Amino acid sequence: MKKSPCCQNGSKEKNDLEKATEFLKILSEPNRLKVLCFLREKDRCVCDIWKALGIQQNLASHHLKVLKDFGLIDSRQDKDEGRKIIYSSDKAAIKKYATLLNNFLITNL
Amino acid sequence: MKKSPCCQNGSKEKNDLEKATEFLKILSEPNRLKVLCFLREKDRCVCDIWKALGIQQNLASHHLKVLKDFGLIDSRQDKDEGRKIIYSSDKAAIKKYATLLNNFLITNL
DNA sequence: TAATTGTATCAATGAATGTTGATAGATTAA
DNA sequence: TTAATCTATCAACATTCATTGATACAATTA
Repeated sequence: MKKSPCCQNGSKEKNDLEKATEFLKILSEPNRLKVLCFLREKDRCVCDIWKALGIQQNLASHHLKVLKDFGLIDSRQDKDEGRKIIYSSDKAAIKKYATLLNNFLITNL
Repeated sequence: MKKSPCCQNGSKEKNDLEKATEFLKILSEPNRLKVLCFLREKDRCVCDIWKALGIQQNLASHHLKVLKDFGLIDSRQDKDEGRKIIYSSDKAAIKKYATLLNNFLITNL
């Protein structure tokens, strides 16, 4: 049987399906999807995020790190209040991965 | 602070964000995403699926059950070979959930 | 009938990871 | 300086869940 492009798993480099899977895994955690959606509205500091989500500060930091390491959000130091770290969503990256996913779900192969 | 629509979690009924999260969780398993993509090409019996994916038969059955319970695929008995169960993707359902997800990722709130 | 094929279910296991508490570091205010 | 605020890190715990082996059930074939 001819091998479907959906089922190839031999190549060393990450193929699109693996990238899509990682993206899905990152966002399948409720708090992370909330964070991403929350940041799409506007940039926020950590304390705004964990209070809005009703979770602990350290837990928010953890999820933010996961999102940032994957490249879906960025962070910077607040210019006025240097203690605060401002997080922002990387809309281009999000769109890139969302499009990649849609290729597997909607778009014709 | 006014509560963001991203962070509401009080209502009993499942809101869109919860539905999107479930959808993401279902697909964040590599074999399940492969199955869904594989079934988009054409309807297949279980034995075609587990052989193409290189996984055990019972594991394929398990993942198919998860996908079916969530409503992303359907199943029917093969008309010619009654032993076989043919699975098919529910393209409308997939599109519905993909659109729902895009509302959180891409579309303006 | 008995044997084979195709599929589903069950219990057990192991790995991954979300969550918590404690704590450290950096910045600002008193 | 001292205290308070904001964020990140670490270890430990708890839970979820993918995977495996065994087995049961249904349909077909010999």
